[in-house]
Amino acid sequence: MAHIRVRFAPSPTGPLHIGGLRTALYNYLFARQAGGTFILRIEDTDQSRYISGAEQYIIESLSWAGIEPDEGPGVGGDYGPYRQSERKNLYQKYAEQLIVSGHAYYAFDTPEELAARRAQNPAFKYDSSVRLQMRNSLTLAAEEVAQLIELGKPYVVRLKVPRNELIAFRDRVRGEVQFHSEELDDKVLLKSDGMPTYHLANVVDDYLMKITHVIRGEEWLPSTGHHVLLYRAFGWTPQMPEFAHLPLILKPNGKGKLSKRDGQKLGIPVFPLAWKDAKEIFEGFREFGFLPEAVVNFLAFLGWNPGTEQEVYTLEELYQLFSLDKVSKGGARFDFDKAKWFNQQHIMRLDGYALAQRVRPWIAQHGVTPDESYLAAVCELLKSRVTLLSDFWTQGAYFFTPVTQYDEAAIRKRWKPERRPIIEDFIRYLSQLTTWDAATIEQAIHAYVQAKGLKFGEVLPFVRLALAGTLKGPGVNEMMALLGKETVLQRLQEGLDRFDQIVSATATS
RNA sequence: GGCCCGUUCGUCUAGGGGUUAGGACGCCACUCUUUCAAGGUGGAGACACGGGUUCGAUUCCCGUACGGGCUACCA
Repeated sequence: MAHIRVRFAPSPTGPLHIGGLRTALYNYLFARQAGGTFILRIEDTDQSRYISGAEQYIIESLSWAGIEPDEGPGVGGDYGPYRQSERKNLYQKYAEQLIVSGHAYYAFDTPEELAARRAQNPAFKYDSSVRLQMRNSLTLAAEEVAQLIELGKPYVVRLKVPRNELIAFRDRVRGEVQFHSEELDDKVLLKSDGMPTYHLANVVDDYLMKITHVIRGEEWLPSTGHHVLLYRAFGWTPQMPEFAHLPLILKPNGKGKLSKRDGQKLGIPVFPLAWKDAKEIFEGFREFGFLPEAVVNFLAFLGWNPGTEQEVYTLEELYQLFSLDKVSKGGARFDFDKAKWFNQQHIMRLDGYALAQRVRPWIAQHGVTPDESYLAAVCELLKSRVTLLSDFWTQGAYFFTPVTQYDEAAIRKRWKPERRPIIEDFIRYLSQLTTWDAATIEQAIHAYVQAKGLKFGEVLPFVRLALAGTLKGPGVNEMMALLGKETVLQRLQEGLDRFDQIVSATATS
């Protein structure tokens, strides 16, 4: 087959959501796997829905996910411009061509007239059965049409859908799909503002940009019949791309496709990056503490899987394995728990230093800038215990600042002021240690506990509580080694006072 | 309403005319660890329904039900 060229063609009407990202991802994986070209094309033909900043958002989101277009706005390429608004007159030319060849016609019906038709018949369709009752170049005399255009009367160009044709095509994920032409309406190709609709622009650009595979969401399946007709009308059937319609990503409850509102309603991210509205901010996966590679992995598996039992993959591994034939047909629900699991898996895959880079901004948010090796060591210690990048701070702040929060319930339950001499003695013992690393500390604690006839449970929980404020966390030895002797002794001493305070506060209240 | 697409554990899915229907998330238990995770082991848990075809259907066909998408001068 010829050189593979695919495109992701979002329209800049708002933030790219996770379903769009997945479509981009599948296109990207498919292109990379085949050594093909991945193109970004901005479909900004509806100026009423245009949102400034959306294009930039899309580009940044793709880039965050590691998806870099080979051609597109800002990147260039031999088939530009890659913004449809900049290709406007091209479409007019092609619409003209269709009129000349009899595959399209001018229509002068006003929006009000059409609305009236729909009011009396909700199922009204502007199609081959009614077009001869409408005001268009099929019913009006040629001179009249010319005059209306001359007078600057608004008009649209509509596709003249043939009667009695079977439109069949092979979809890479669904197999044979067919439509009867009677069921298709005479879609508007060129709007009265001179801009093309999706249908025209899409087909013209895919042809001009030599797109070989159209991989897009299932919501486009119903209009593919029109697209096939367009390729026929232009005489481009031999160049018609292969279609692959992806299953939709559904709301967690399965009722409909995932939408912007679901994020706010359920407290889950539905956008890759944060997006600011006029009135609210939508946090993205990035702001929730997700690694882009985890999001990519999660998304890749929503509607596809390699058929192996391995689930955790990098982007590179994914494109080696990807295959359209393994894309599933049914819609997939968005499962936030699974997303978090992927994130945890990818966090564990990274070593301390790699993690430190990702975690640093999260720590810096709290005004702390630890040095690299220390941060890396903390990350290494914490990485199997966190699921989100934000957890490094929420679960490990005590590595960077004094303990601010003590688990008071645990202290009340376990601490007895009579124990104080034991811990004080232990502090003295520790202060005599001359070597300070995890192994030495472990041995020392062992020896101490044994010598004094104590149980670990009489010492360790209090050490942990004094050092971290919580009973949870990495091994005490590692924690102590990292924190350093001075800090450990100090926190232990302070902890004793805090414990007494907390316990006596309960006693009096 | 019409047209199109779909339907394997709660969720994501593997599989495919004869299987103990496999894995992962989540859940439960045990284990490891004197913490919490991670890890390990085990458990509960699915072929929507009805007809065919067939020696045999979860798998193929047809219906039905249910779900979803589309039905704009939006993409």
